[in-house]
Amino acid sequence: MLQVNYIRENLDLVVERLAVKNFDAAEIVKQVIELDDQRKSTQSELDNIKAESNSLAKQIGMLFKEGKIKEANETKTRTAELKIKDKELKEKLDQVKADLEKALYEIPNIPHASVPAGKSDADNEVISEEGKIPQLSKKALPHWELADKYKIIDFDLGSKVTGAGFPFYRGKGARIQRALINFFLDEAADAGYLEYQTPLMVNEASGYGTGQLPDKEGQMYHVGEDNLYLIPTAEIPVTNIYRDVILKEADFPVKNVAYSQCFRREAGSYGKDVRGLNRLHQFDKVEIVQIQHPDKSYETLEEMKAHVANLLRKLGLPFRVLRLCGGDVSFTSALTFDFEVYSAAQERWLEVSSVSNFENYQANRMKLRFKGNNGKTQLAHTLNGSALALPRILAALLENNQCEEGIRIPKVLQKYTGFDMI
RNA sequence: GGAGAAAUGGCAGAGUGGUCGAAUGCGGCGGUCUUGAAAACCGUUGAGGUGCGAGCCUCCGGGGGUUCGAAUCCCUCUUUCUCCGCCA
Repeated sequence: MLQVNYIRENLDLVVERLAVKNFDAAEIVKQVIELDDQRKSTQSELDNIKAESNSLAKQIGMLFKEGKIKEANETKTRTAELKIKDKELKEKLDQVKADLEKALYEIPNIPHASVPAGKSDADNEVISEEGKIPQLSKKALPHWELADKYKIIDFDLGSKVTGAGFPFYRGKGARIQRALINFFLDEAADAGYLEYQTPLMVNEASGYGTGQLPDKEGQMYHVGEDNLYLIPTAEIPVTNIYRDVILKEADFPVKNVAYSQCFRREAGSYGKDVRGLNRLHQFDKVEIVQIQHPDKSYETLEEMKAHVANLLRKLGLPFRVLRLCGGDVSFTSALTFDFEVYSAAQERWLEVSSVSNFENYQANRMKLRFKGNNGKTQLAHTLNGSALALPRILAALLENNQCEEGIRIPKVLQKYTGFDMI
């Protein structure tokens, strides 16, 4: 969430910038400042009451020691009054704080200056495109038919055992999944990322820490009995490692990577978007996360972008990079680049990675700070990106690499698959 | 799942009702000494709110309670450890 003092000092700028995200902040920003003023005044009133109580308590202690029982008891009547006020003020303060927090949770992150205005994904800005789009024969099949033809992914079986969006991978299909995961993890390790295996369920505090809660509550699977959420991305456990942590400046950059299965309810999706591997409820993803000094986070964003581009290059997939417009950039992100690969049989671009800088928005929620060389404690910046999400990569590989003899496996994957053709 | 014990500053560890935000040791930082380093010695060293500042206030796992006063007593939750049971 945004820092109240930042909002206070940059009122007009905040409203103006949030308009790029099509968010009218004028009212809520006023509300935040009013609530914060109330918080301050209530707090200081309470502090005064407490100061008086504390000093009276000390006096009473002294009086008892000196055997002045009568005076001590007289003083006690005054503290009784203070206790009542103390309780009232405490309740008021708790309420004001809760209201303030709730209001802050409703304000999205401020978009970076380079984020273009726009309403939807149609307004995203294509900033680069590379790789050759393959010319397939007329007999070319979409990946769900290839999956069936070679018996490598069974969607019907998934529907039977669990439900739509939970496919079974089989034989070479399962093997290529494992190959992709290992390839992505090895590439990340070579780039200096520390590998984690994390819990696939997280508690409420972690959900709030990275901002999925309360914003995307309905998109996560929730295990009611234990109040845990299935992770929609490894970003949550990996970033929350640093919740309530104060790093040293020398710790930067923190570079972590995790493979995990991801679970998304995808409520409201339909049609051709969800066909085959295009959108699943459970999928595999390798996620890179960095925590960086505020002065260097945009350099880091470029570095992460380059890492993702390199993966796609090595896999031989044609891809393009988009700078998300204000209407499409996520609630918590300041700047996001999406990577899309071209899936030749479907003749469409598929999003396979999203690389974002959250600046201190997540850090403020989870109190992720660092002690600077100047001795001051301040908020760090968090970044993350998919490197990469598997299903659409697999879809594009299957479609783009199909030929008479079968499906060609990219050279870089062969040492992991142990075969060069499906 | 059952029984018991515990949770204190970066770490270890004292404190069981009153000048305790907290002894002591280690670690960190600064200094003295040294050609340099080590050792030794001296000093310093948690987070947050508020205020121009002096200061005031909060935090001893979380929440609630008792009391004039709680790290210390009570309740509750969470976590850890030991024993029993079950188990990949």
